[in-house]
Amino acid sequence: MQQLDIFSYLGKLQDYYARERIIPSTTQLSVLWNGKARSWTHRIMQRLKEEGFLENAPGGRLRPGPRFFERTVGHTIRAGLPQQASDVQPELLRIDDYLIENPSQTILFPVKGDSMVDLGILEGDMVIIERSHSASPGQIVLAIVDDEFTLKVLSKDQKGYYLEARNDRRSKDYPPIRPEQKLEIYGFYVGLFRKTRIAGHRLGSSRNP
Amino acid sequence: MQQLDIFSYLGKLQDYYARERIIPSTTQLSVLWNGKARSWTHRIMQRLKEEGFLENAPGGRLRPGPRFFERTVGHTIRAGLPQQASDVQPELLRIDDYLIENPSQTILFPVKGDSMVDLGILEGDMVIIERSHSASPGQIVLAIVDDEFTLKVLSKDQKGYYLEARNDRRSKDYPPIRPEQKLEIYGFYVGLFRKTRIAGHRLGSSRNP
DNA sequence: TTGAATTAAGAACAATCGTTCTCTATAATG
DNA sequence: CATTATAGAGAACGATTGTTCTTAATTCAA
Repeated sequence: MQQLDIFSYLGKLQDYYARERIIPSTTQLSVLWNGKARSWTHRIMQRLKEEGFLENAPGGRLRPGPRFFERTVGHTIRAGLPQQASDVQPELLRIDDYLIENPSQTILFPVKGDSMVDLGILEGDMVIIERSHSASPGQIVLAIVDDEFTLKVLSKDQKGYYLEARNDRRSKDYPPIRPEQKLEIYGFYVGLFRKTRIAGHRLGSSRNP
Repeated sequence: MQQLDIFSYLGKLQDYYARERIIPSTTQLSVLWNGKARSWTHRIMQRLKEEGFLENAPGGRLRPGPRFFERTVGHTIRAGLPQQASDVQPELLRIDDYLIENPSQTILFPVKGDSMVDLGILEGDMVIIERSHSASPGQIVLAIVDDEFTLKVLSKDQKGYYLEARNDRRSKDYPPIRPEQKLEIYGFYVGLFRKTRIAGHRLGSSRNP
């Protein structure tokens, strides 16, 4: 009942995309697919679209669809695998894409101190902050207190807004911060990333072009 | 000496790309840039290309260049004011390049469970694993135990290698794991990232046209 | 005030785009 | 055998593309 072997075409397209990071036009795809006619190429792309490997992008062009990054299950993976290697391939999916939704409003901040360890935010982590002058209680915000940026949970009670740390073991060291006048919010927390490298990795003269 | 404020244009383009995952045509960009003429749009794109924010893709089209994904890093302490101070050049960072050094050997794994909370590794985080069949004591490794992947600290004593959890409060729930035969290591931990978005973002039936 | 950059607008070009239509081979099926 | 999908070729359409050229408004310093 298999009507058209889409996958042999798909494979080449995926390879091309991994190289060029762009979905080619029908004309280019025709060449890539061993010189098939443009109309035939178009029909196959249509099929790939129906199957969810491609999807429409603005301007009548196509972009990778939800299934485009699916992993071909098979080699290397053991039977009874728990959750297969997260079918996210770092080569194809950018972590950046995943984490950042509004690039122009996003800034990274290195974390200092341990006031938020209970939320898994450690010193040295990079937190991703989206600029905003307001936030709602419960959100983690980057606020400006005494000319310093500080990452805290925004809270509110009958006396107004205040900032809370999240470190049970040293709660006395981090009392709630109540603004003298008004609370200056710089942005809100949307995520973080952390790098834990063994020192000495890639030593020597790294004079790469 | 600043000849053209490229960055106000770049910001909108970056936001567009984050949404649509495609670099628009000059015509569409003209609209995005508040209806500028196509020729002017073209000239700005040329500038962005010269600066490394865009680069040529096959078919006369453009794709993001190396600098397209640079993110500004803020400073924990604000001397005067944060960024923008034309003189001071903001520090820039590409998240993917920062986190991943060997793309072909790198795999992402979603974290399950809370056995490593003391190291700030929470359920739902994505850990970055570099493939390797060996590791040294003290390293965090992704090991295969009972046909399941598990993230633990690799330790060693006179009786040999074993795996340790890092969760003080529930240490009795996570006793050290000693392999019956030999310890199968899948790779070692080099970092993680975490996304904390407000629910409701792009959820539900994604029946877009 | 003059003059040059800067920031556009507008027209025009060939090339390419996506798309559709009609027409063949080839292969399998009954 | 005849039939019916499959796999493709080829031409043709108008729309959009990237690109270049010329001209005009604005800004800003000398």
